[in-house]
Amino acid sequence: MTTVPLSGRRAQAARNDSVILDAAREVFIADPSAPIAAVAHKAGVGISALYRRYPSKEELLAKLCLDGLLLYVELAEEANAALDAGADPAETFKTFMVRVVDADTHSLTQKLAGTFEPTEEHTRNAIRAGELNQRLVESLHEARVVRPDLALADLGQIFEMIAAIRFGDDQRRGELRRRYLGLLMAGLFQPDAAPLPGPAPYVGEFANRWAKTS
Amino acid sequence: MTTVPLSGRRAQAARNDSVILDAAREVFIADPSAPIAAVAHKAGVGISALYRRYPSKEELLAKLCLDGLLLYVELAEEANAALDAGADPAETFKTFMVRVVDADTHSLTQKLAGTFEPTEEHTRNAIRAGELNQRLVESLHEARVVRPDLALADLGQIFEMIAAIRFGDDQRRGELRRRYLGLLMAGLFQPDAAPLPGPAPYVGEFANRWAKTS
DNA sequence: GCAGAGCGGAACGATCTGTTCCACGGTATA
DNA sequence: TATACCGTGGAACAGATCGTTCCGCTCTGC
Repeated sequence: MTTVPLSGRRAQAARNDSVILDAAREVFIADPSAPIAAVAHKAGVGISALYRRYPSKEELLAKLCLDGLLLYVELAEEANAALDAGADPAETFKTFMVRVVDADTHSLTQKLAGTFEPTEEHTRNAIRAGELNQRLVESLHEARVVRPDLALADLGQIFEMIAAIRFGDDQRRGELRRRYLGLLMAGLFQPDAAPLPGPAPYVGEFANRWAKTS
Repeated sequence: MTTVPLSGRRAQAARNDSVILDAAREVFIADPSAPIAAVAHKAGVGISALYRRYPSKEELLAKLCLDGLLLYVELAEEANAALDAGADPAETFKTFMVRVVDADTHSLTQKLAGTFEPTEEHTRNAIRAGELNQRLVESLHEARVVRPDLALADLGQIFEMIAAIRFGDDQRRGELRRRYLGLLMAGLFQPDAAPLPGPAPYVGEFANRWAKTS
């Protein structure tokens, strides 16, 4: 088996694989209902190059969504592992939140959910993500670093609120998102705060998203 | 001039005026790009009833947006007046924020902006809203009740983040929005907090929205 | 030299949506 | 009572959009 860098047509095809995925991610994060031609244009390829790789738009969306979900699970596992290893809970939590916001995983999961028929792998990883969130929140409560009424499902809602910030270019958006993440965290790190008004979201409310609407 | 309650056809026409506006507001808040037939259906009237009142979809959207803007200006004026009258700054601010969130004015302004050609009245009131926000924020800083780096344009962004919460029915959505408004306010009411990361939004970034995209 | 993988992009058909138009009550007026 | 017409419902139309297919071309690996 040669490790010679693939040349010619093959090489371009291999490169296109990732170029297309990157373009698709970027386009659909900006506008989840964007036409597929926009992805092709962004990637600088023809439409055939897309349909050669994914049998339909739906499958491309499913792939992107799964990628985002897997990334989220990975970050959540890292955070939980750090806590198990005795890391500072507040710092670990902050780092986790910033990473998730920077990776913009929620634009790929929550906002794409409902546009395709979820596979077993989607639901499995969504459940896994929920479990990891649960452990994370429990650890924070045990360490008494966050307000007592922080609930599991608050996490998802917070990420979604931040994902709603959609200004200008990538860099500016990142700056602003960190700013408001900071503001929200300032509200969270108040172990002695009075309870917030209204009940937290239930997990089930979020799960509804995954039902395909069509 | 008789004040007899209009009867028959006239009466229905008068009633339809507000029925249609209410339906339009509800429908377009839920989905700013909803078809006009959805408004007619929600209002329980035919399409003609809409086109008799508004020459085009764009004008209907412009009307709704202006209404939202006027409501916001009214609430902001109330808040400023209360402060001028010596009311407690923190309480006045809280009340103002809750009212704006409950009225959901930002779903009618920010999210509808860009779907129609703004009139002079739109821009005039948008400017007025900015001035009122400015005075409000300045008063809060003078009273030293909020974090020192709270900026004028943070207000709009906060409203938009909250408008991004779009769960279930009206009541549930209201509950959740108040919850996260509470969380954000908990972050805001920290006069001695360290500055948030990243620069605040500039006013100009928001103004871009109003440019019609078509 | 040649078979075919990979590709660009025009073309197609399905769907959606803003707007127009027409026929049909019901109402006010004579 | 007869008549003009306002207000209305909703079918019909024209245009736009978008996912998908398909055809012809290029370049490569043999």
